[in-house]
Amino acid sequence: MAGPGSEPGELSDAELLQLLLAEPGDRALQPGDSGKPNSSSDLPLESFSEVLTGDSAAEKVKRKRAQTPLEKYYLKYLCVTDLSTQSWCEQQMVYGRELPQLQAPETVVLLNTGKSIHLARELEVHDVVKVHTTSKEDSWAIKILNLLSMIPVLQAGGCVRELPVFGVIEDVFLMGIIDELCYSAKGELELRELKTRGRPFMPSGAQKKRDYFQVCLYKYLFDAMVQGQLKPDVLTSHIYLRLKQPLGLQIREHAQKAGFTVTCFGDLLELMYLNLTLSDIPSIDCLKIEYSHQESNTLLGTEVVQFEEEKVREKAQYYLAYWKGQREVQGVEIEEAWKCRSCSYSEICDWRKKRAEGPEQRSGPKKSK
DNA sequence: ATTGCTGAATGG
Repeated sequence: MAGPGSEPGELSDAELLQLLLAEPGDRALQPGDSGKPNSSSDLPLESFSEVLTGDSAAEKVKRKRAQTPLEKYYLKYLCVTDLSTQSWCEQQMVYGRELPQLQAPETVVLLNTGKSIHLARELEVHDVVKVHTTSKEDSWAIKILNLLSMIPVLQAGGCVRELPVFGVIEDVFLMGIIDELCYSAKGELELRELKTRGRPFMPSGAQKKRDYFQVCLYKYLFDAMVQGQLKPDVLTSHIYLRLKQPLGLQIREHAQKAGFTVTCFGDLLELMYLNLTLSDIPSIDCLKIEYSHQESNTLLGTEVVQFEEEKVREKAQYYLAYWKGQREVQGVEIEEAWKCRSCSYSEICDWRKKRAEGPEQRSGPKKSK
């Protein structure tokens, strides 16, 4: 059995503490003795390793154990596509973050082509302008202003592209951008996600699965927003944004043009909350994915995705468990080893190495389908 | 970088 806790090197909190206290030459942790002249207010009080000196074994163990992937990469939020890429291969997603420069050139070309097609489509419905920002609140203000500008369009029955969504799942803040939101002939609010493809045929099941999950997450977040779950404190508590932070001049001018008078970030959050909840925008009724061929620009097919909230939540919970350090990174199951052929990281992949050495040593969770 | 921390999505 190789469940959590039986891994070599894994220590209980009590054992760790003992190790730390037994460390010779370390300094006792005392109030006011941190040696830091100015203590920043958002400094976590958590880590013992802060006051230890040298590369003690205890320190290494503590660091390894204390750092969840979210902390390791300094992430205060995740993107929807972080989770959907995880559904393709979690190990690859991690390598993608650690070694982005190792990505195969042909992949880069494919992605860039997709990128420019998406940009062209975005420009069909609105202009894109650069706005100068001076704080992280300013950068978030842009997302929120974009969202605010789209609400009346939707209310009037119009169509929007690149709509920002955010919210919290399993105590992790998630952010994403919905490709397109329109009302269908039936009057239903419909999400459309365009996927451009290098080859002129529909994707494999594995790709569809990933794309389904992606759009389901969008609906999950969007619905929560229009149902009033995006209160201002969600952004302050998860991303540590400051309500009283004054917005930059360009942001305020931009807001004014759109008809919003704001001075600080909190003003904007209030407006967002009120506009989302009072605007009577419905939940998303229909999820569609359109696959089209990059070169010929022909539609290959459309998939309608059914939304099952419980399943989406379960999947999200599973993927987020990695980020929260509740389980180790997982590569593809043996049946999906074909994915490795197109993976930029197959040569260096630890998961594959472990596989080659002896798959019987690794007892991952049973595949549940 | 001792400090610092992020356009999302882009496709197989």
